[in-house]
Amino acid sequence: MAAQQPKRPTMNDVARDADVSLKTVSRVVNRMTTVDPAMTDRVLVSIRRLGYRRNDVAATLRTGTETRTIGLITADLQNAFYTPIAAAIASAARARDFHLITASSEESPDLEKATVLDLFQRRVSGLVIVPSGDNHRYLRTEVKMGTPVVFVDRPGGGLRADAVLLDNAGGAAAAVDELLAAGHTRIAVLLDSLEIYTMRERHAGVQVALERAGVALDPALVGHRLHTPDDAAAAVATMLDLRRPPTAVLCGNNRSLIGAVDQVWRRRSDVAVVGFDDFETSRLLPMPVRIVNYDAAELGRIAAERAFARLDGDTSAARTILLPTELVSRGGFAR
Amino acid sequence: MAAQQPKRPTMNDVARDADVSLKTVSRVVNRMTTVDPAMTDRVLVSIRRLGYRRNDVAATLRTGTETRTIGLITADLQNAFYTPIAAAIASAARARDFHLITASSEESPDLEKATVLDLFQRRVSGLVIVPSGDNHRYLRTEVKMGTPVVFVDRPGGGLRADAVLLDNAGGAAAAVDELLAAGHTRIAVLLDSLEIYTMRERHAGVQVALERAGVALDPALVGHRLHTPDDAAAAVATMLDLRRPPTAVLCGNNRSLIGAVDQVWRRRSDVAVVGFDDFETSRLLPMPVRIVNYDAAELGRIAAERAFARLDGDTSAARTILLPTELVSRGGFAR
DNA sequence: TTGAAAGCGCTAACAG
DNA sequence: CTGTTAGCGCTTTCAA
Repeated sequence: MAAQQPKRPTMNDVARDADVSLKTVSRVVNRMTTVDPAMTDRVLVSIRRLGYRRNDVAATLRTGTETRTIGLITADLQNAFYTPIAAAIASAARARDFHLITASSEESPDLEKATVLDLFQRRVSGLVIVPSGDNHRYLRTEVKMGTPVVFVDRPGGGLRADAVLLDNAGGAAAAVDELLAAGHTRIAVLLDSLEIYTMRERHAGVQVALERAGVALDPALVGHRLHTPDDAAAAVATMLDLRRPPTAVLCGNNRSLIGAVDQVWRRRSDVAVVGFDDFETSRLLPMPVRIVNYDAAELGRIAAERAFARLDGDTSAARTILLPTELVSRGGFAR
Repeated sequence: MAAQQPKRPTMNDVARDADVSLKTVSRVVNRMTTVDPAMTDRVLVSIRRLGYRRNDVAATLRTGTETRTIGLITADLQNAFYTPIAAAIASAARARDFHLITASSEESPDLEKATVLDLFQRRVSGLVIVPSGDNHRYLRTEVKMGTPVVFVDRPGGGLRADAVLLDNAGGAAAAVDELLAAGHTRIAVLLDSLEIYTMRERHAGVQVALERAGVALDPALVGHRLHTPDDAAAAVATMLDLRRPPTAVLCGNNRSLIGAVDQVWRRRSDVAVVGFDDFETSRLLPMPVRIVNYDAAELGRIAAERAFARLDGDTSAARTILLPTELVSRGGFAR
């Protein structure tokens, strides 16, 4: 039997086999045109025979810079919300012959920092981050070395870097405006933890719209820390049993939307339901709902575009890009 | 102003700054214990002052092997089906201080091959592939060099490599058995293209179960190339209008399930609906359905486990692992 | 315990 | 058009 682990052939092996110099092989491998066709053929034959494949690690080391790799750190790889973002970045990377390394911070600032530093050690060409922490000063050195960093979905802290965010406050305000226009004044709000940036923004948007209309937000109609659909359903149940129940419910994310729809539909209540974050099967919802929608893939696309622009030498001031939201109708499937 | 792109400090820079030898810095960076504490301190101070971070590209080159990177090629990064698989592999990678490069073949064998070769040039330590093509002979050389390849969800072709698959045929047969036991004999089947491995397997499972029971499959009740929910809905509509309509529908994937439920519920028909591939919001389906379910994350977990086992020196024969499926009840939300 | 020298596989610079 | 030499930043001998 042959050796357990046949060594990978190197450029030197090919050169010896084809009886040409190392540099000639390098020229052929890199498709430089200035090589005699006969020699080129000899080299190609040797390459094929030995099963040679260039070692990009060595090439990268010599040329110094580019690993042609973008690192993406999301808060939770499991979460389907990040799928279109990652897909869009991967697609943009492909188009420039880059690859994508994906990692997750699991919402832990410490893990995020460790992962970021690890990716820098691997000399990623650029980094796109859905930040978990709010202190990114530790990135300053790296950014100064010329590696672009782009924040997506949430802003970073203590670092001038591009950020691509959703207009969460604007979307929430628009939803409330629509409810107010339809005559609702008792509007319930279902929120997850206010430590999450998007929740704070959406909450703020609600408050702004209500204040503008001179309508007070009843604290009894605000649910906090609703993490699962069941949490939301329970909160809605309680609210519907109040002496003065809400006539509309605004859901801060799609999990609370599912819980709210469950309760409202079960009771055949005519409470209006508005939610954030559309999902693939929202058409299956049994009752009509309005959803604050946006183009998640666009978040990734623009983040990648920013990263590549920086790689291409754009040294303009860091900018924050706010993506618009729009109210759409979903559900009513069971009617 | 300073230079545009401050050069990254190297180990040599640190050595000079701390007035020690290169090797001493290397020892400190790699946490070798055999270094004088005083020197260690001097080195650490210099490292911090210069903002030094080891270049893993160079380290990898010298040690020859391991980039501590797993490549994952799926058929379609957009598809939520692959999200739990990717997350599970990323998680397993993390646990061993590996990273994950994700790429998509977009169901194109050519793109798959190009991507695979590219990843090998980058010297990934292992590769997990959801294959699009059926000829993976081109991988033989690489596998011989010791880079493990694991197929997931679909088998590869022409290459002895580990594969982690679902028991598609068994799941389909179990679903049909249940319908037969409930007295159904006119069972419709909704399929996407039979070029897709999972469709062929599921189709075969249906045939086996029906033959076993001596029940004929009416060609009029088999829908092919149903790609979208609307395709499936249209096919179901046609079948329900037949002189002898089906009493049950078996859906080959979740898109056809959605289309079938749409039609059946809309008509308030009492046709039984069974589907493949559970999804997050299946609890919202207005009518009760049975779904052939499985643990998608487990696919990724086992694939990663196989890859790492091979990296750890497991040279046993390639094996194909079949993951079980189970019938679960979903929906009925609107009742 | 520390250091000098060699070299991983490749590309850049410069001759021939 | 082709080859020689040097060296990317690190780890690995092997001496001191």
